[in-house]
Amino acid sequence: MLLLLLLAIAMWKLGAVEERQRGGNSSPVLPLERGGKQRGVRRLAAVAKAAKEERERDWDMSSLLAFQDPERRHHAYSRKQKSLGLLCSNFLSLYNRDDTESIGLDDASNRLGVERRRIYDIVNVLESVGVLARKAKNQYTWKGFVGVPQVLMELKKEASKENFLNTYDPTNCAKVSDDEGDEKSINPNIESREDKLSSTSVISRLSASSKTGDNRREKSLGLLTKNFVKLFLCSNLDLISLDDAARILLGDAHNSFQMRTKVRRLYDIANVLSSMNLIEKTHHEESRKPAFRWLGIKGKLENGSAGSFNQKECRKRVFGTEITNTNLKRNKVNSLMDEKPNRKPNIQIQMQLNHDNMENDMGRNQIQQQPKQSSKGFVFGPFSPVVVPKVGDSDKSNVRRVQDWETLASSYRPQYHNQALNDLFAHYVEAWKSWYVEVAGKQPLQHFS
DNA sequence: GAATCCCGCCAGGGA
DNA sequence: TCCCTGGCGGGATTC
Repeated sequence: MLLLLLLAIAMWKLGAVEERQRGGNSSPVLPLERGGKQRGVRRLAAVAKAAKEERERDWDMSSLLAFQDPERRHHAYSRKQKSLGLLCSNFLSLYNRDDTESIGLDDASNRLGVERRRIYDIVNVLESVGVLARKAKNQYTWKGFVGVPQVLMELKKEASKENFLNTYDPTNCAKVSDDEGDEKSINPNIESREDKLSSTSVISRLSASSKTGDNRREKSLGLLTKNFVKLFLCSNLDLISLDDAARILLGDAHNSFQMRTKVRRLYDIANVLSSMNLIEKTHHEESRKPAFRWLGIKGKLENGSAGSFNQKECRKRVFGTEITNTNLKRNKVNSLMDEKPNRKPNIQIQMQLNHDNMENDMGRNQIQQQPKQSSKGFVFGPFSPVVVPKVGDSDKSNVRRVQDWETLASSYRPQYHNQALNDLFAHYVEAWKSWYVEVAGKQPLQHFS
């Protein structure tokens, strides 16, 4: 089974490698227009789309999974394949290395196969936590994760200076907002919820500067990210839901439209922060409502031990297997990867940001490095809540899955244009056949060529 | 049906 | 005028 999985992954990678070898020449450059203007961004998107379609014709895990599930055979698209978190993970994998100095947005969008707009979202969040710094138009300086603790410390100090941790006063609950003109009281309907937050006492002024600046800037994703992070840093709350965060940051729960927009942005931010492993998505124990928890390696080791890191690492997608975000469903990946527990953990970001002793933690913050890894490597993810496979998952389903794999292996053979890749694939096939005969004790599959 | 969040329109602003 | 930037919300997808 493991070998089969490796085989599938190898084939998946081969498809991506070959695609890159084919290069952009074969990809049509479509002159898309908007407002009468031809946009390079659209061209890039078109190129990425064309490349994606070509790859999907050849081979990818989506088609593999679709094959497993007849209902999905003609429904391979999954929005999760294109999530901002996944894209951010790829972005970090791409640039999180020693020799990265500056990052061009065009280069990033090109290499990641996404339109520039998406890159803006990511760099804005990364810049807010100190991973990047803007150098010039279209250019960012890579600072890496070593600067993150310092930035977080500054955010915490800044929040303290701004009286971010004021004791909650229902009669004077100025919002934490980064919007202007909305300084109304917190909705009484959510007061009980805010009471829960009273230990955080976040209902205060977040930033004087955020109220005086230009409106557009005040609503920027970068500032919202900082405020969102401050919520975690300055509260004792274990979990914060995006609704709560939006209410606090917006301060006007009556305006459902603003709430909706704010929550949308918070989803974007949370996805990026999740992929950096700064927060993780989970649920309130009582309400089962989705919420986010601030992470630190210490907490993770205490909770899930190193095993959880391995598990997480197993779910981490390897960058370079593709140029776009077309990928398999994350949940499916998880379940598949869970069966392959021995991958070595990547380097982990050691930032325990316990709210009470953050300064001490900052002093201790170090980057643990593992051999065979990039010196700046970190574990990114998770991209979704940890899915714990049910103990005693029926053997029946396992058998069926194996049968599906076998059916797939015997009936599907991707064709690679590159002869070397074809040969390499043949090598994997031979390995599989060998294992199949020797280990599984079965007759060779007839359809294998 | 609610939650999630991708996608791209379009306005602001700088070169 | 062009192009970079990014706020914003429709609506598709997932839960």
